[in-house]
Amino acid sequence: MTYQTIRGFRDILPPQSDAFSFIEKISREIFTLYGYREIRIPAVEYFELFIKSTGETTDIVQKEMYRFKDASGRDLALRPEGTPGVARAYINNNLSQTGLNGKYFYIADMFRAERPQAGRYRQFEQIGAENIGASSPYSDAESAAMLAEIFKRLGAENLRLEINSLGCPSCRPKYREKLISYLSSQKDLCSSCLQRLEKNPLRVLDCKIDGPKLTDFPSIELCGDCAVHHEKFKKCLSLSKVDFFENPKLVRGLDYYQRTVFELKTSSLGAQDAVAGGGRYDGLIKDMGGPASPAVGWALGADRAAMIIEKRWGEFEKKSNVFLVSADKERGDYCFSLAQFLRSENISCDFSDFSLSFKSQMRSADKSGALFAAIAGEDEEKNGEVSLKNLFSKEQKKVKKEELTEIIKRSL
RNA sequence: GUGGCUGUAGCUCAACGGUUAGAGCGUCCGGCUGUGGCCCGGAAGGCUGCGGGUUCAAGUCCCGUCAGCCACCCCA
Repeated sequence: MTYQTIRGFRDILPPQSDAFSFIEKISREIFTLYGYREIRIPAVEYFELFIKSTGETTDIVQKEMYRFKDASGRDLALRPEGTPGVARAYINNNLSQTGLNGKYFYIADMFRAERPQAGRYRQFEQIGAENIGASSPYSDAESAAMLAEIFKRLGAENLRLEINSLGCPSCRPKYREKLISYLSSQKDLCSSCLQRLEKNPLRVLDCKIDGPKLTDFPSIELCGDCAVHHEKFKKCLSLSKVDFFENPKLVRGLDYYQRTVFELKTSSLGAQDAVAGGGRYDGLIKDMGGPASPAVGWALGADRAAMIIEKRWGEFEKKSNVFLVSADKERGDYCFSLAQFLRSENISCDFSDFSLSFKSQMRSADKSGALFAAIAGEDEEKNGEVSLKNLFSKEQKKVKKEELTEIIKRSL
């Protein structure tokens, strides 16, 4: 009897897992550079938390949640995104009172019960950053530039940062009305857009069927504050030397965004073209019962980021530096203790099976990609030595155990 | 959630409804008793995703189911 993995869930094996590690490592470095600290939040929260934050009418909440009742009947859910949990933690732990900035990053798996395809899984890793308490457009630019910097260091190409402003509670409602009347005058809207018309008319602009046809749609008239904010945001992106494209049709699928929104898109992932997305959510913390706190943040999909740099996966594999080979079956103990000695000296090493033939062990040494083969037979053991062979230059010489560490480290 | 395509060895794929399901690559062992890659020889590895049905006979046809992929949808 064997088992398949559950639909949408999968094993991540080398070298893909090495790519994930690399992405996480680069991200952590950049977060540190930008003054963000790590927050770890639960995978399970009350279902209601996500209604309040992500939004009752969003697809995420309406049809993609892993929702369940626990043994005591509590209505719970696996997190579908990170922002609600971070916002909840910010409020619960009174983080606004620490005197420190509210910059937090997380690296965590999210769960959404969507129909899977490549680049879209039911369990997927998001790397996210939230800056809570920050109201200035500098923070928007800092956040977006930090995102761009991560992908730049990953060596990702063919990416496009799209930005837009959705306005605020004082200018968005007017636009909404205007847009509804414009859309109502349009014929041939698809059935899902007819439904969106009421709930979220902005989303119609983003529709793949109707969107392209809507060329003369009214653009948003930002209020004075929003306009100033948006211009400053763009200026600071330019100061950061980050390329961007204004997309007046860019809308985000979560309810909490205001003003700045942005998305990082790729041309190499088919329909799953969004590798990261985020924006400003000034009202969320207060709506959730916390202190009025402006905020800006984003999340990137580690899986999609990994796919974009798939050509480089081989580079991330970690190989041992030394491969131990016993010249005969009696040398197992000696070789094994040498391996443990090298490891205690912080030199990575590996071996196959000291009872196998010499040839077989050498083949394994070759395949391991190690720089050195450390070969020991009767002579070497007698003299406390090992024959160190550089597998690339083929140079070989006997060295004393005491000199081994230095000689190897010099070559790395 | 809707529609479509696809599941055969570790991987990429063959096999008209008809013997014992094959190949290349990879893996392992050996040729070389202490020197890897190349070469040569050999071996292991399959309940053809799973379950039913049709048939004298099913990897092949039908149904169901599970899984993957593509588009929709959605988003990271």
